[in-house]
Amino acid sequence: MNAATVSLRQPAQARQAEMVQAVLCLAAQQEPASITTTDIAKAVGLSQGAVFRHFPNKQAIWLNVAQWLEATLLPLVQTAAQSSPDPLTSLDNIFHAHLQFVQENPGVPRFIFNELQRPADSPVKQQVAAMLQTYSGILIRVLQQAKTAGQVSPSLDERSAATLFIGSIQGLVMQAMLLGSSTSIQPMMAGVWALYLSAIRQEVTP
Amino acid sequence: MNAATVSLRQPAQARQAEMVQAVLCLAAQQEPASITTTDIAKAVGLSQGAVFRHFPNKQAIWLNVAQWLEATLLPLVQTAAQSSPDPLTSLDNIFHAHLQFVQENPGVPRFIFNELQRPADSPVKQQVAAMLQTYSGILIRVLQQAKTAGQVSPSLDERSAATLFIGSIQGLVMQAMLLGSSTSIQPMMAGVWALYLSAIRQEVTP
DNA sequence: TATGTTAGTAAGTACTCGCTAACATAAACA
DNA sequence: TGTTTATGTTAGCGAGTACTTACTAACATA
Repeated sequence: MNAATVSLRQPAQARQAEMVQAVLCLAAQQEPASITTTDIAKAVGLSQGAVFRHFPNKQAIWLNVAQWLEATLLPLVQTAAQSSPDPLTSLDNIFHAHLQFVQENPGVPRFIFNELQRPADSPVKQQVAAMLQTYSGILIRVLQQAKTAGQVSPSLDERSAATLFIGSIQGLVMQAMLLGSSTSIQPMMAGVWALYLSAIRQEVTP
Repeated sequence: MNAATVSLRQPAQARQAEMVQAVLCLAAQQEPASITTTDIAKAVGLSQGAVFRHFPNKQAIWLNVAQWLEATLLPLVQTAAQSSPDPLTSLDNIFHAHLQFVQENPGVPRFIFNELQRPADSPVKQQVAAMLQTYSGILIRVLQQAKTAGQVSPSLDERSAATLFIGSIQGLVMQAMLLGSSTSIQPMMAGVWALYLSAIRQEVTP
C-alpha cells in the first residue's frame, strides 16, 4: 500500500503480506490477469527482482492471496453463522458481513472470478474452490437449523437455497462492476435480501 | 471450429464469423484473457498474420464477439419475454432460454465475466454493459406486467427482482464453473427457479 | 487473355513477460 | 568488531506478445 513511508529492508513475512495486499489493491483497479510482477514490485516500492526473494514464482503469490482470502473470509462467515440463536438472524448477518467485506476489499470478487475460469488442475483454483465449498457447507448448516426451528419452508432444498444466496451476492457485485466503482450497492442490498428471505420462508415445491 | 474441413480462401465475412466462434470455443476451455491471436489463427486453420487481414487489431475481434453476443442473446430474451400472455410464464421462459443458451455456449459467461473487470472506458466492456442494461430493462418490464396482472406482490421492487434474477443464473453458472465442465447445472435449476418464484410472488416489505 | 482485387503466407519488428545470476549492503550475531 | 545472513539492486535471458511488411496464388471480370 504505502510504499515510500515504510523503511527499506523489511522481514520476509512482512513483505509477503505486503505483496498479497498489493495484489488485492491492484485487482480493485485492473483485471487480475493483467497484474505483472513489475506492478506488484512498484506497488510495494521494490525492484522487480526483489519479488522473487520472497516467492519462488508468480503462482505462489496468487496462491498466497487465495490463502489470505480463506483465512480472512471464512472466520468472518463462521462468526456470523454463530452470531445469534436465531438461524435467520445469523443468515442475515452472514449476508451483510460478506457484502461489507466485499465493499472493503473490492479486489476480492474480481480475484475469485478470475481464478474460477482457470483450468481445473490449477492449484490456485482448487484453493478458491475449496473455500467456496466450505462456505456453502456453512450456509447449508444454518439453513438446516432454520428448518428445524420452523423458520423456513419444511420442503426447502438447502443446496438450492445456498446457491441462490451466493447468487444474490454475486448479482449485487456484478451490478457494482457494471456501474463502476463509483456507485455503491447499498440501496439494492435491502431489496435483494428481502426477496431472498421470502424465497426461503415460503417455498413452493415445483 | 473445424479447421481442416473447410477449404482455404473464404470470403472475409465468413472468416470473421468463424473467428468470433473460435474465440467463444476457446473461451470455453481456457481463460479468455489468455487467448492469443495465434490461438485464434490455429483454431480456424490460418497463419497468425492472416488474422489481421480481417480485423484491424485484437480489440476489434473482442468487440465483434460482444456484438455477436448482443445480436444473439437479446432476441432470444425478447422472444421469450413475449412468448406468453402470462407474464410469469414468460419470465420462466426467459430463465430457461438463458440457461440453455449458456449451456450451449459455455464460453459466453467466461467472456462476460472477463470483460466486466476491464477498466471502465474499454469499448468492449461498454458494449457488454449496455447489453446487460437492455436485458435488465426487459426483465423489469415483464415484472411490471406481472405486477399489474396481480401475479406478484404489489410491493415488489422490480430492480431488486431483476438483480436477483440475473444473480440466480450467475449462481448456477458459478456452481458449474466450480465443479468443472463435467457436471451439469440441470438438477439445481428447478430448485433455484422455485425459490425465485416464491420470492417475487410473496414479497415482504422490509 | 490481361489486369486488378482479395485472401493468404512467412519472416521479422519492437516490446513485455516471468525468472535468474552476480553483486551490494544493512542487520543480526559470535 | 568481524562474519554471516537475509534482503535488496542491476542487468540480462529466453520465450512469447500484437502487429507489420514483402510477397504470392487464386479469383473475377473487361
